[in-house]
Amino acid sequence: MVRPIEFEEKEVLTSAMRCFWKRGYAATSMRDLEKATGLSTGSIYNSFGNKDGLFDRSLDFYVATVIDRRIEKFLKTEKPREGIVAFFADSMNKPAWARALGCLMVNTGVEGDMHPQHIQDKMKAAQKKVALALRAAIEKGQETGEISSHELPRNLARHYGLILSGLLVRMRSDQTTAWHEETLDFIDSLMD
Amino acid sequence: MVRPIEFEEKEVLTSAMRCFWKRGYAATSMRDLEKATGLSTGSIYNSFGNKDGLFDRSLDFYVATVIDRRIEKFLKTEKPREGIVAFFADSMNKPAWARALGCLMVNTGVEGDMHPQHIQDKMKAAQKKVALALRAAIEKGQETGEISSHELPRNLARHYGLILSGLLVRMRSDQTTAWHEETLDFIDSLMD
DNA sequence: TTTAATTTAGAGCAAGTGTTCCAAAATAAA
DNA sequence: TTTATTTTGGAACACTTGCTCTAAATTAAA
Repeated sequence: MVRPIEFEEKEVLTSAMRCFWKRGYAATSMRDLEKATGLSTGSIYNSFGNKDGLFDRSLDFYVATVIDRRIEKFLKTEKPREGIVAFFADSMNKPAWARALGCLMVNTGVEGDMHPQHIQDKMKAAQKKVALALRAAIEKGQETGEISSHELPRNLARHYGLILSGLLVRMRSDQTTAWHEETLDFIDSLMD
Repeated sequence: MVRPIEFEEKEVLTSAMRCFWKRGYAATSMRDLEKATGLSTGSIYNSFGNKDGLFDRSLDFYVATVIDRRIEKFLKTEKPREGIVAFFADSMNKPAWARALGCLMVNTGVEGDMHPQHIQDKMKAAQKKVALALRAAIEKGQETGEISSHELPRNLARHYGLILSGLLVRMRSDQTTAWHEETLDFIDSLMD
């Protein structure tokens, strides 16, 4: 009864997400997004409302495909301590172009109060999700004794969250990798 | 023999710096800068060349008035360990509006490869300056025994740099302060 | 007072911004 | 085949962007 949508939503969101991820929200224009996704102005506004709407959907897509996947893979294993180190290693062990992207949520947070409340809420939710996953892994590791118990899981998770933010920010502007290994050792040592 | 410049350069740079600091480079327009500094288009272009030139000078001004001052005050004392903790505390212990600014150099780094090489070099130089000052303080503290010697100063300084970046990024989007004290304890504990 | 040198204010420009609008195209039901 | 409904492509819009240009203003030397 109607003309069907011609594009694959996942592909479009992947392209749009990469745009925002690389250049930031403010520096990404609708023309950039049209070129990257292959959609015309009309299609974008018809399907996503406006630039903000597409950004919003891109953030959701990022959480689902990058953050959730990483949590699932590394923080829900039977060996929490190794998992936590692997979780960090996975964020670093990438080709240079991917490292230079950093983290879309962190990058967006640094863009400041330019974003509407619902976007800021989304960033906090993602941050909390990571912190809770780290905390759960730490609790599990403390129960089995893999992880020392002289720090409260809540606090250690917070420290890890801080280090993770620092790490992702550094990788965005520092393309050297010499410090990666020592940093992973440091991360591991916090569980002694 | 000529008409003299009417504005106070320090005041202009202070206003411009605050603009870039708050909104980021991409989201700050020449109109914003004119309003904030009180200068007209002509004066800005006559004295600073263009938007990039004013940004460049604002970064220098930031390093001189914020970073250098903090290094001088907290990392060159007779008590390095207390100094290091106070160095971090000083970054956090501010009114909410000031915390929400984060760090101009870190914020700029997160804006990505949009900036020309000489700006990126400037950011790396500032980062290195902080790392070296931290390292010198750690070396001094290890000599007197205030700071444990089981980490190389070079490495511990790097970890602190990472934590500092994470801290400044978090403060930009997280206005809560409940975690500040625990974080300072954590920072102190790394010197045990 | 005239002259030379420089700064200032702001009008204006070409290009880029997010968005709207609409005719053409595509489909399934009638 | 016709009709109803939606998507698509892209022209066009009002506004903003970084920047240029010029005339007026301001100074000190001649």
